[in-house]
Amino acid sequence: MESAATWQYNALINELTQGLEKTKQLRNHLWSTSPPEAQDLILQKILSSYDKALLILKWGGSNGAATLSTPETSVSVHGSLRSEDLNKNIKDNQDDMNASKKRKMQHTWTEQVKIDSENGLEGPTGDGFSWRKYGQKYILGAKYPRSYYRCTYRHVQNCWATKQVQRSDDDLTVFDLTYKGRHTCNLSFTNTVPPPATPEKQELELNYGHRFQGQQSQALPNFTNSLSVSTEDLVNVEMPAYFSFQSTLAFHDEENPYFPIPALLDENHHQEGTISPQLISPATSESNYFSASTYLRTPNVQHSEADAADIISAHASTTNSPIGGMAFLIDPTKLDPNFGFNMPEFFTYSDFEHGQ
DNA sequence: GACATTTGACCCAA
DNA sequence: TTGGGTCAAATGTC
Repeated sequence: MESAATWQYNALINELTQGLEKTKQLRNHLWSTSPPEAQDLILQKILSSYDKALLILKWGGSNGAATLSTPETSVSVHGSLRSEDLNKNIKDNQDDMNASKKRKMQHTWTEQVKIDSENGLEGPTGDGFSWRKYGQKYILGAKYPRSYYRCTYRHVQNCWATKQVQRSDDDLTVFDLTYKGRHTCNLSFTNTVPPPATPEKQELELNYGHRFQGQQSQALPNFTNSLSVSTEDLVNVEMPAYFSFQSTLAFHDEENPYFPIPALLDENHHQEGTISPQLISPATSESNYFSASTYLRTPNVQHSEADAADIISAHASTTNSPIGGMAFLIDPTKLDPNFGFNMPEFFTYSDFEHGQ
């Protein structure tokens, strides 16, 4: 077997090569009359390739002990992102630590999402969790305020996951989402109890001037019924699914299922014309989501700045809301057997902040 | 009344 | 001292 370092190098070359090839393809498309959808798909591949390449570099660069397992052995990755495991261990050993220190040591990652300004309803990620806004602040050097969200069930289930939403200064349709901590809440709770108003719902109201009354609670069951995936070896789930085209990184850690561990997916997971569960759903058994992150073309942004920031938070937390994303039927047989569902957090990888 | 967001104040690490 | 993150009172919505 090749060494991890060798494989990382090869994977890096591969991803960069793919990015280059797809860029060329896109160029050709732009010169032709290719349908926008095809161009979007290529864009997604380009972005995912660079995402993966960067990830590889970061692992290799910031963590010399990173040991990406090879695709031949498994798509899951062991030994990487040890900072998170370290955090976990520390946390486990110091449960009496004060909250601020706990938060400081929480694992953190970010993702970038791009909104569709025309129909914000099909915005980026649905992370499957319910968030409550607890603050907003203008950050030095940033044009737009940063919004702070915590898990709605912080007090009920002692879930300390938080999320920050920061609009990009450069691209009005791009937002940086920073997730901190992992969800410890049991989403079955959120599914059996009518969820509170989600940020997205409220924010969409702000932007579209109407309420989605009842849609969240009503649409979910239908959606859930339309897409039921049984992952028997892991857990049986009724799984509202959201897809993300933003990243092709799946996170799976067999030993620590509640810690997302990146795994590179092979080409079978993102072939053109097919929809692949490129992202591991979060969560607990009752709630597994694929992100509906959609890099949508377009950008005649017509929302106000504040509104747009809200939209993104909305999309970042399209809790139980199929509105927030595109629904696709999943063929369970096409799912990678190593595709973990019992992840507490589902996210689109863009960047890990650890070690940066 | 319950639960949401807003927003100024406060805490604390750098 | 500064700036990011969080708290909590005020306020809004259902």
